[in-house]
Amino acid sequence: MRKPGSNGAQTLRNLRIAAIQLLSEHGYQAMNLRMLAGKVGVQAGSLYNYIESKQQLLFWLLQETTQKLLVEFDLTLNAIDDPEERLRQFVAFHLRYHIANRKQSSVLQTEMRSLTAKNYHAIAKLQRLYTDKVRGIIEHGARVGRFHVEDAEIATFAFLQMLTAIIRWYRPQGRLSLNQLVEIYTDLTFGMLRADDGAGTRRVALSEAPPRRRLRAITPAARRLPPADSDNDADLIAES
Amino acid sequence: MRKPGSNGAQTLRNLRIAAIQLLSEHGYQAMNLRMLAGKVGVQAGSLYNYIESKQQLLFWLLQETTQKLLVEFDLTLNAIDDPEERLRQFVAFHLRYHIANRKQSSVLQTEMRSLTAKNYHAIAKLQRLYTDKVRGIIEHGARVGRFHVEDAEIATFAFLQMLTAIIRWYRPQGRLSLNQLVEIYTDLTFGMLRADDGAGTRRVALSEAPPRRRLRAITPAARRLPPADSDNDADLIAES
Amino acid sequence: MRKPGSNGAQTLRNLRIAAIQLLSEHGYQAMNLRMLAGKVGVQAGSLYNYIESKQQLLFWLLQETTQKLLVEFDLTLNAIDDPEERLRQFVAFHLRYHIANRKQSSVLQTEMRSLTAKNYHAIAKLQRLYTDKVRGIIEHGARVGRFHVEDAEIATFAFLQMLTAIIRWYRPQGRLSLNQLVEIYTDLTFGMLRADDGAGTRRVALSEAPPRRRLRAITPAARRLPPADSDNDADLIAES
Amino acid sequence: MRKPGSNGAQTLRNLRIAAIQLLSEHGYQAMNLRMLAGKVGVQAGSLYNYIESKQQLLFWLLQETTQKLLVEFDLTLNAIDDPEERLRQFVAFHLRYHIANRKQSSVLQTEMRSLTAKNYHAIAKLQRLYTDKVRGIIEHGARVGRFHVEDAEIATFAFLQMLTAIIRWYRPQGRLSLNQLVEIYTDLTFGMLRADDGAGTRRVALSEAPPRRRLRAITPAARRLPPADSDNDADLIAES
DNA sequence: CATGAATGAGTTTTCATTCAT
DNA sequence: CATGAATGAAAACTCATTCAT
Repeated sequence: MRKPGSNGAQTLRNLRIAAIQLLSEHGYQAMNLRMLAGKVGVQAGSLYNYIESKQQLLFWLLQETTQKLLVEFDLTLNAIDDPEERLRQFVAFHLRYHIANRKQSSVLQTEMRSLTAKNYHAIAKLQRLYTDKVRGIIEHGARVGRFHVEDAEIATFAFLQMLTAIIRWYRPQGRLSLNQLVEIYTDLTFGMLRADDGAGTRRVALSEAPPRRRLRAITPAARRLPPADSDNDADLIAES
Repeated sequence: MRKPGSNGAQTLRNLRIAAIQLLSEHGYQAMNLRMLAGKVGVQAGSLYNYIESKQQLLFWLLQETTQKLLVEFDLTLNAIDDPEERLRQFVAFHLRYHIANRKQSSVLQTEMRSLTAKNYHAIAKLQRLYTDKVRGIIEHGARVGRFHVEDAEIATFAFLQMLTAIIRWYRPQGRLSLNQLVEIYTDLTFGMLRADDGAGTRRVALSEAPPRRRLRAITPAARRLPPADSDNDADLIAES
Repeated sequence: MRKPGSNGAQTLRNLRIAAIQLLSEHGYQAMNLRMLAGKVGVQAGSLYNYIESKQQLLFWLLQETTQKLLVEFDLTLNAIDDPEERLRQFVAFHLRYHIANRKQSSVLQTEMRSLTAKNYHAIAKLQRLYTDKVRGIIEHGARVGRFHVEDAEIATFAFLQMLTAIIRWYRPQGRLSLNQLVEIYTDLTFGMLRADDGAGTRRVALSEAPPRRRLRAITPAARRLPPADSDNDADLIAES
Repeated sequence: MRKPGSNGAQTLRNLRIAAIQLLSEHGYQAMNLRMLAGKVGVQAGSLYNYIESKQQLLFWLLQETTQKLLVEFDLTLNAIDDPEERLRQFVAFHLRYHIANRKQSSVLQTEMRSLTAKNYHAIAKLQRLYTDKVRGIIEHGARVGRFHVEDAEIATFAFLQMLTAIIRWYRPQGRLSLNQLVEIYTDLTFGMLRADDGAGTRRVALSEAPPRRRLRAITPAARRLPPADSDNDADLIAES
């Protein structure tokens, strides 16, 4: 039976949004298709007009999320050469992207374990591409003497995990604006990688209070980010 | 009927070890009690001689894990006053503890979402105690001018998440020794918090290659840690 | 919306052919209407322009198949009076018909169980007509002393089931031609019914090797059969 | 929960009997596990204490049935050398076995199509062994000049299918006793294979009414058959 | 204590069928 | 006529939990 006003494309969009919402909230195993169907506004069986299986739904979402991240990275950073500037822009990009797509990113972090082996490896491979790009930033800066790390690979892991963990606690309505957050993390990561933060020579002696650098104005990268994505997200399910 | 040689206390220990192993490998939802029973060497029904429910088992394990972490923190750090030394010892402690108790820590990080609301809040409250202790280290250092952070709360989150994420990738058999790992992370975090790392004044001018500090010898904290805990862990199930 | 070039009558023919194909391959329960629709080249919902229900489709096909068999029997055998000749022609007819309509016959044999009780009885009644005709051949031959069986009814069952089972193994591309097959079965059934096979007195003493009868030339019945029916059958679905 | 008086071994037996009953009546696809569970007297989920899956249940039953048939064949026929006697005993054995195990045999004939490819081939291989034994009987008799067939392979198929089809219509409560049935089929098959039926020279001239042979007394093979198997079978489910 | 047999509610998935467009 | 979106009932199977033995 066709419900009056039903529309496949819209239902598919609603399905995607509802799935991300539920996966981020409950996890793959705890989300059942009845919940999902309820949120989408159809019967559970109707979901199979759009997905092949629950597993394939998860795979699809994770793949899409990872691919989009890769594309956005390139759009944002490919044109920048200067190591510090690349680092600065990357920190801003990564934070803003993850906050704008908080639920998707959260699902990506926590639900990979629920993929079948084959699907897992496919996503892991995509994610490696991203990690490699980030390591490239750090290694390049280290090679030309602008960052100073003992082990670039480990620094990459530590750095990336620190940034990505942002979605565990940051809430846009909290006391910190997104710009402030970016500034603080830029400071932390520049220190971590012993990078010049653009405020010139710093801390002649550690025993005296160092002049805190002036925080730079909001980065241009911020403006290039696409509009906050579809997952932060009350009432996103369209009426049909 | 009772199996000859069965022993309640030993079975309980085996149950705990097997549960942590399975929870870290599969997650709460994907672990079923038949798997657990199989690993323990009893029938599923017999587990109920030791636990009230699957949920209560998870709660018990997470509570125990968190409490032990708190106790170890105090044993390791209460006697130290100097801010840099407290930071240094904390980094070493936290890394070593999480690596030694990798599976337990992993369960703690990933399975809290499977707790009922009431249980969740109980564990979250315990975890807050730990975070507060760590924030105390950073705030104290900042207050007395030894660390320089823009926002101590955020620095605490970033710092702690970076350290804790270690269990996502570090493997003791890998190319890095635990001591090396601790040194690298000490360097990263001291930079992040603009702390003196004990190598004197650093980087007078960022344009010249900075003298990398000499890595300090293995910290005493390492020796105080209890023997590697029960979760990394072949053949841990005792015969009964 | 109507596909250009679509044609109800042709679609109905395609539907019938596809249904027989799928029913013979998978059985009624395992064939689903999406498979059928796919083979016909329409959406599942469109099938309901041609059928009332899946059950009624099965009934329709079985009824048609049985009725056609009855008609062909009459066309082939009504004009023949001599008992041996009737038997001979019947064997040829039944084998050729079942081989030419292998899939339909197979569906008839195996899918009656999937009919509702009412539909089942309707088909069974038709089939009884056929069995009665065959029993007529045997009983008549026995009455006039040309066949010798202990129990005509049982002989009919045994005889008919033996012939019908041909579709379980005979493949036209195999080592036996259809003519050879008919000859062999004629021999077997004539022996079974102790009928004279047209080679005169046979086997005076069983201890000597009997002169095998000369196989008769291809029977006229073969030529009267309609062209091989629609079910053995690649590319039968017409373009529309 | 354990129901008072429940007993695994008895439940397994009941399950087997109920499954054969339902499979023969409805077929694999149309039998659902609720029906089966209902007949066994447990909840559907409880069946999985005894089976791995519905498919594996079918496989198990078919395998068991085929193996038992092979064993009984050997027990009944291995000691007999004379071709006519082997044939006679085989006819009696095959009919009696199939009637005694009517439902099992029926399931074997009709439900092989519901096996997965792998399972199908395993059973088909076992069944080939049986067919080969039967062909051996016919080929041997033909080689030594006691049977006269044009093509032993085809004769085997026709012969075996005719006998096996008995379960489609014979009912022990009907007008024919089992002994009578065996006699009739012995006569039919001896004729079919042009075998001496033990009544000496037969039918000197086909034009005169042949002296019908005297039916032999019930064969000893009948007595060797195990007691009628568990499938013909009202009220076979034991109370527990 | 431990087993093994069972429950019963839940899960994903399938599918004939309907009907607005 | 045909499509595509949906229903809703049923299927196989899972699993935490219970309890007589």
